[in-house]
Amino acid sequence: MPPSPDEQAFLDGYDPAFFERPSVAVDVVLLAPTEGSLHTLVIQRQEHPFRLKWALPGGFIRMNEDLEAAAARVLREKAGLKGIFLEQLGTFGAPKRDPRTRILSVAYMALVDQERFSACKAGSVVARLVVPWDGEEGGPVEVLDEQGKPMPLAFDHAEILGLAVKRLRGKLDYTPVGFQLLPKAFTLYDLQKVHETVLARKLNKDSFRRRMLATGLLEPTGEQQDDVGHRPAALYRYSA
Amino acid sequence: MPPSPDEQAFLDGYDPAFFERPSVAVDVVLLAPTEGSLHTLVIQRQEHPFRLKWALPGGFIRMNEDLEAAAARVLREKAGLKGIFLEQLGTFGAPKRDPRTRILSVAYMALVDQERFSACKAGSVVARLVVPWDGEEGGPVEVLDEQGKPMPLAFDHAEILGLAVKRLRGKLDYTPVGFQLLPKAFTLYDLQKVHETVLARKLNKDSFRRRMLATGLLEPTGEQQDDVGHRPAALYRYSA
DNA sequence: TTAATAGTGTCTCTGAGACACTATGTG
DNA sequence: CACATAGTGTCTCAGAGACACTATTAA
Repeated sequence: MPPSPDEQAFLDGYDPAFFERPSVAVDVVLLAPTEGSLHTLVIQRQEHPFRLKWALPGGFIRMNEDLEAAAARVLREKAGLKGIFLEQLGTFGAPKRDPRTRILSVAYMALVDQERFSACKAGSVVARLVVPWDGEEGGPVEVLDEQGKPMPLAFDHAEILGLAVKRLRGKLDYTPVGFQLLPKAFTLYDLQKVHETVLARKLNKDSFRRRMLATGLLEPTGEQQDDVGHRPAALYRYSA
Repeated sequence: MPPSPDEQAFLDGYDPAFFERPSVAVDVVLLAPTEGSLHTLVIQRQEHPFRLKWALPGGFIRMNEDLEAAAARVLREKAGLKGIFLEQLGTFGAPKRDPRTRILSVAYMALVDQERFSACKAGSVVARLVVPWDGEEGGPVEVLDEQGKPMPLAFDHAEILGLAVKRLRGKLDYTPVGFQLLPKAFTLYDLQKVHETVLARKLNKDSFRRRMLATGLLEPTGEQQDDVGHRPAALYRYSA
């Protein structure tokens, strides 16, 4: 059958010179469990638009660079972090999301444990923030500084942050994603605290232990906690 | 604190003329439950690359067009469908996914009931295919024509189709997404058949009924089936 | 010994599967 | 009436919460 005019237009449309093209950036939501709540990194903008507002670390993609590679590069350049778990959240492309020109943003979620997160802020211009959240779904995120004062966000970055927390919560029970928020060796209670931090609610200790051990994803390292002032807990590692 | 060289580069980098830009397209996976399996639409390419291979309906985004609006336009132009449920699946951007030039594809999933799906093929160049799938996760999808012969797909469209089915399965139990695959009024058994089609496995009738009625999302229309040769089932509608 | 948390055994409650039974249409 | 599917009532089983109890370390 001959192609319809619509299809012909599509098939002829491969010459990119015929089309105006948008700019494409990646923005990274780095999440870490700290002091009982999720923290992230944002950068204060020094130029218009959204001057002095806070923005997610991001950057334009390069023409021969994979999207996830661009996110990893941003994380390396802005936070000094390498080898971090990354997952694509989605692409934000409202025509006026950036008032200057059409810029699409492919958003990524990056997960890191508290220790590496704390280390990466040293000598860097990044800021460290609290992301509170109530309810299983929640609305737009509020980002607070160390004094608990709300920090206004640039662009649609509040929406991106909200999506990141929602995605993380949704995957926590059904995938091993929670282990990305812990160091290599951890106790069952460490794991529970991470889950409680992400979900922002207390969990039942007994059934949490049973559920985690039943997954078969935990392997005892044979080691124990040390210097804890009480019975030391067994250490586990995430095994495939 | 003064911006670091990295941050300054980022902040200065907003002039898009400094950057080569990729082309951005949307591709739409239209899914409908038909004859006990999921079906989708693909279009046979008439030009290189991937000449005579099958491709998802797609098209380049326009500069003042929202991403989801572009997906809706593609669905209207290629399948004659309006007002269809759309959800973004993710963005595919491997540098060599299109051998001609850098083209990112923002993939969307579209859900439609069997009746509207069957109606939309008339007078159109689109093809109607079976998408089998075994196992809860599964690998790359195989697409079969009406004779059960595999249809080779262009670009990374097999991967996109796989993601669509996986996403639909994952959301079926936790969101009202299944109702998008049914007409306005349906029986509980219709709903069960849709779930069984999506998941590709049989479900327990009793607990499925209890579970669905317990959600509170079903409202009896007061009507019944007609001319069915047995006790007619009550009709329900999806209520918010 | 005491304090503090780790870890176990067991009861109960809830939701899913299984299955028997009743209800209501067509022919 | 027979037959087919709609829909209900109830038993059982598996997993989560609750809670009591034992274990092991530091001070």
